[in-house]
Amino acid sequence: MKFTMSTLVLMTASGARGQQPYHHGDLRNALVQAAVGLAREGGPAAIVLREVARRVGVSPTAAYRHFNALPELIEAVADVSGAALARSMEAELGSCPQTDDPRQAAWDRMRAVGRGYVHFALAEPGLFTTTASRERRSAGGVGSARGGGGGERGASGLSPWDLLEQALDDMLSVGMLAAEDREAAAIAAWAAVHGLSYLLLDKLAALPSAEREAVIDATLDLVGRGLLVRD
Amino acid sequence: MKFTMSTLVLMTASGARGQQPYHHGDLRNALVQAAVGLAREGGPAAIVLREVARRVGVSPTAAYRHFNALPELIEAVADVSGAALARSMEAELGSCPQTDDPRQAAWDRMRAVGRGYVHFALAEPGLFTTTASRERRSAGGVGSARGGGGGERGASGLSPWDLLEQALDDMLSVGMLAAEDREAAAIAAWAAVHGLSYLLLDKLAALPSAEREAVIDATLDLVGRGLLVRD
DNA sequence: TGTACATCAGTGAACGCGCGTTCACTGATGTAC
DNA sequence: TGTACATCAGTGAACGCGCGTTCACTGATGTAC
Repeated sequence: MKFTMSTLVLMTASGARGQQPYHHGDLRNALVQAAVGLAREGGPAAIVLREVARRVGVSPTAAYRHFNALPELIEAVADVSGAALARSMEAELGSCPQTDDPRQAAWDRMRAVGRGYVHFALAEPGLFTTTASRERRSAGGVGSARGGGGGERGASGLSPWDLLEQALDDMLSVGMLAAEDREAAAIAAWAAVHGLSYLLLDKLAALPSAEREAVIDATLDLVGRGLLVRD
Repeated sequence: MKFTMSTLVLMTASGARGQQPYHHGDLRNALVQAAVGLAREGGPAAIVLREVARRVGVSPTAAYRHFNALPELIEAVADVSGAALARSMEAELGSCPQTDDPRQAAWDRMRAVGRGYVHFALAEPGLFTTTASRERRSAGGVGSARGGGGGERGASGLSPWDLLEQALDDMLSVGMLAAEDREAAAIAAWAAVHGLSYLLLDKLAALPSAEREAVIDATLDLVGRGLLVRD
């Protein structure tokens, strides 16, 4: 848990008496963090308003000062989760091997984006499910859904979907991906990593982690190969 | 709703008085059918024991004669849903164009299996989610999960996963798929169709159905291409 | 610098809900003699 | 063929639960004068 300036001020003011200050100072944030904790443990369905309030040490009613209703809080958690997913993808991109071959680089980055996605799903299944189930709830159409609400951006300012699109654009620009395949490639690639995450989390949950990595690599290979321009 | 012999007998016996017979005659089946109805409307979470009993016109307690608890009923619905998924895949296989070229046939069948999967997800999202979320619940490892519980088999006696495996074996035997890619191919193909279903149901839900078919075809093309042996 | 007062951010009790499950029971069925 | 009786398949009331949300409220804050 992070303390903001105002929280600290309040704590020194009355914390010495061993009491919680009447005004929390950063309650909205604290509620979201607690809700994130619940989501980590059990996915979006585990986000229970009363329990969130309990964890923060505040009455359930207090939450209504900051959110109109529970779905709004869940949405906030989905934003945080989406941002964490983007950061996982960025981290994997950051550890790509250096190379002078632009085609190799594009290929590596495409696979890194996919690995970052799957690794996040495996490391944080609860948050992954929360952000993944987000579009089902929101009313927005294709465009809005693709771009992300705005809260789910990584350090680069890009959403998970944006990062994938960027990787494919790289492949396009070095001539590894045919222009007419560009749109379908995005859908196929996204479907593959999402489905693979699901599979590893559920049907293949028993797989030892070494084998799991092999499966991820093999799948990214096969699917990636399908995207390449035909000779 | 289907009436069994015994139900009919009971109905003629006391139905004339406008009353329900005390013994239902086929309650287990009726409960499952009602639960399937709920699942169609809202996925596995919509299967509510009391509502199921209400729909069948029986006290909630009666269900406990046939199921130990709610999860057992949900499992039965997942079986029915899995079988329906298998039948959707079989239907698509059945409408494959005739051809003398065994390679073309194997290719067509692979795509048919995938189309059957995705079409079922789009036609029956509630049942699809129910069978898809089944492995998350069941304790069984890889093998058991892959093969299916036994209730989720289509007219051919094969489970959805079996049908996919069979299609890949066909490709293998006509030399379109490399032996060393066989295992990864199953995972990649499954991941792709599952992820594509998810995408079309959620993020791309607004897509007009003509475009949707194009997306399905393009994705199956790209992924299928990735499976082919390299020249 | 001090004070009145609007505003903000919390509290605590309560509402109504519907759930899964258990209990002690009763009505219907079928079988042994 | 008739009847006693074990067994099966239901009923109805109740339990305990925890939820999201609303209501009337109070304590703390900051700002105008």
